[in-house]
Amino acid sequence: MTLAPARRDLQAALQDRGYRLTGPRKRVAEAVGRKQEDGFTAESLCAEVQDTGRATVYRTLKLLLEAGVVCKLPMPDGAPRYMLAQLEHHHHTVCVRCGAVGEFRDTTVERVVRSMGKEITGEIVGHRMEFYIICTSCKAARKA
Amino acid sequence: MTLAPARRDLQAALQDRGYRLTGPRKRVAEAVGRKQEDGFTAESLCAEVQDTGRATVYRTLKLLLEAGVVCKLPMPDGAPRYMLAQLEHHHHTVCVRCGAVGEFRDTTVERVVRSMGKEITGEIVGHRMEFYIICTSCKAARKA
DNA sequence: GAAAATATGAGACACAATATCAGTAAGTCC
DNA sequence: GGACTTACTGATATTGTGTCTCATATTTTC
Repeated sequence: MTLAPARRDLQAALQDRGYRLTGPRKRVAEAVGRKQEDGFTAESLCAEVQDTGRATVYRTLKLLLEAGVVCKLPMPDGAPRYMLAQLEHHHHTVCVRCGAVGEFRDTTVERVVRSMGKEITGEIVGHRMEFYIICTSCKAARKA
Repeated sequence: MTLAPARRDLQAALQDRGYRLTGPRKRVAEAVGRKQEDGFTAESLCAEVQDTGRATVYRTLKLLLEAGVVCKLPMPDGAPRYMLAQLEHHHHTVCVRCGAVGEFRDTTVERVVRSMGKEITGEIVGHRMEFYIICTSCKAARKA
């Protein structure tokens, strides 16, 4: 629940993969590390990280994505959202109103994946599962 | 396994929702109806449907999407693919190489959804599950 | 500290998709 | 059928996400 580990992990993830830990990359990693709760859009990250070009923000985001420490979620009819990956392998809940993202892990999902493996022709190289929700705060706001 | 029902359903789906069944819409619906096996991109559809503006193709595609007779699949790092919906509620397999799309339905998935409902805070309004695969023909091609 | 490798950023570009809006076609009423 | 209303179309512009280019700057290595 502390902020430090996630931030350190982000920077470590870049170094572990042989990338240089430069000033701009540190700034991007730190900004991402700060987003513990919610998902964020790439553009909002660009706006937040000062003194860093858009291209570099996108490039660094891509590196973090490849390193598996950040996830990208397609939204139904909207801009994709990014979020810090806290669990090794997991799935997401996304609020369709405010974009808040949650993470969950359920062994039942993995069981489905294994059982589907027998039915599906071809080699499974990945899977994704998302729950679209209306979060409790948006639900409360809707009533008012 | 016949083509006719799906085509008729597409046009009926538009009329049932109170939209006019115009020439351009018929052409789009027919082109979509022809894509029984594979998914397709919006742009490929634009190229295929003659004498019809891009905007209209996109608009009609959106109407079909809302009517639930066509599905939109986000691809990992690529243009989203569309496909004819043949099953009431279902999930997809997508070949990450050629983009071929398959449909499957598995009650285990729905069981996961129900069990997750208890753990997730907020109201579940939808969910999606995709398997990314390398289809048998792409796998065969890779060996050569 | 010089050379090589790598990273940066401004801006151009690519692509999917939507918005605008004048013009056109379809349904509706008499 | 003609006038009217509503819905639809399409050329074009615009938005939004993301990538490419390339000259410049920064690191690393020797």
